[in-house]
Amino acid sequence: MTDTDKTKTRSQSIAETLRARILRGDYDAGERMQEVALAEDLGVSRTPVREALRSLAEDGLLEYAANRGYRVRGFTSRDIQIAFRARAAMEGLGCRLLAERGLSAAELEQLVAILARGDALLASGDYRRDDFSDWRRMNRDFHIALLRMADSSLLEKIARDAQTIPIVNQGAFHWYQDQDFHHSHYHHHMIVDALGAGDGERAERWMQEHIHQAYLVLQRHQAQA
Amino acid sequence: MTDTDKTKTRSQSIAETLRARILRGDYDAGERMQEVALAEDLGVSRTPVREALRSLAEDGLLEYAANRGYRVRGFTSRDIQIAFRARAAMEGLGCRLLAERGLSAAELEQLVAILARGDALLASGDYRRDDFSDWRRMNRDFHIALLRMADSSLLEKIARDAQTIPIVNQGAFHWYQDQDFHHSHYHHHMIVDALGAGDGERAERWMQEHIHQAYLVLQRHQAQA
DNA sequence: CCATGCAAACTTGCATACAATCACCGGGCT
DNA sequence: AGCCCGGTGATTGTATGCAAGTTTGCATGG
Repeated sequence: MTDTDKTKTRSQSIAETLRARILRGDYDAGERMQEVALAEDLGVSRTPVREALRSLAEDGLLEYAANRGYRVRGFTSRDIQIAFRARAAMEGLGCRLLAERGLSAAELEQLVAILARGDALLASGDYRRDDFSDWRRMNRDFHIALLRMADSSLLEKIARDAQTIPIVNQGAFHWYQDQDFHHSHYHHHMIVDALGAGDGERAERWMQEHIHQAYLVLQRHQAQA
Repeated sequence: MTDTDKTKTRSQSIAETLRARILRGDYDAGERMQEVALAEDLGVSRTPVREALRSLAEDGLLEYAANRGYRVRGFTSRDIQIAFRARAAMEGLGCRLLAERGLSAAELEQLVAILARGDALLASGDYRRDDFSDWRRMNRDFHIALLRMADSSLLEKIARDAQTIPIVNQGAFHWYQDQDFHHSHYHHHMIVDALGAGDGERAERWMQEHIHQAYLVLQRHQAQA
């Protein structure tokens, strides 16, 4: 291991490494994750690998059977549908709670700044650059900022759980058409608008719709394929 | 360890034991959970204890800091409120999905049987017996049956997460008044009715209301105290 | 040819030893 | 006195060996 550690333990580093690999699709669904092989691959002993595997299983990325070890989970289209709906419900709830308690000027400003980043990307057309990496970052920052502001570890955890499925997580921007990007960012604007007005119901509705549309894009693509 | 095992590993047994203890309130919030002490207490080595602690932390019951170990988490009233709302959203979503796909006759029958158990407990007044244990069991069976039928590991996991907070989990039946029990079971009936009719929106609404009312009871109690 | 039983190889589960890190405390310096 | 510093005990992190369970493959008998 080339030591990417900071103050983390090896268990944690390994868990991150493996999580990234799985979400990136490096392993096939159902493939066994064996302790010794991974330990050798990563250059550590079995102990931290074991602990990492346990974490990932707890996250729902791996399946576990006593004395039989871990396998990478596969996901059905129904799993994906439910994950999107769960995520919509949770992030929607987060927006509602946030609007109910009201945002500080600084918080609103932070969100507006992210909106501006999105506006700029759309205006310049740069959102397509580099595998959508700028757009992806902007989008992630937006959703994470909201979750952070909601300030509930439970909500954050649940929203994260709902993203343990690769596609639900990354946002399949490859399938997006130009207008999808514009619509998506329009939703962001509406959400911030509702939050600024303290309208919880509207903020929730827009967030739910926002995430639902991401699901629709995915569906559209799969219908074509 | 007095061997409550079946085919489970010690790690799993220990995790269950500790989870039960924490939910029962055997440990104070913020109390340290030290590996050696627990290992001696349970009569095993540190290894399975470590693994159990990691699981519980992943569940949100414990807080973890690298090289500093685990502490039992404390919950604010806001945490509790959010947990109830999250649970309402998730179990509500489960009901909606269930209604959308439709229930088999056998499934409906299973639910009706649970309803009958509740009816009998209410009619006889036995629901108060033995610290509400029969009622508690009936209630748990109802909610678990629905979640199981929704057949989504994600949903089940999330609903479970939303119950890692003691009060949200057990149902604080101590504070229930007679009419609260009747109302609660009335909700169960309405939910099954909507499910039978395939009305997802109504099933979702009743489930959300059902869980919200449990929260209201809790609030009422805390206002008095 | 297929089914069954058994044994060897392999994998995971747990215990123990050792290393790394942290928290606490007392002494010396400013 | 207050603060920095290093030592020391306690606690967690990791490595490794062995036990227990599972899988695989082959031999045997139907």
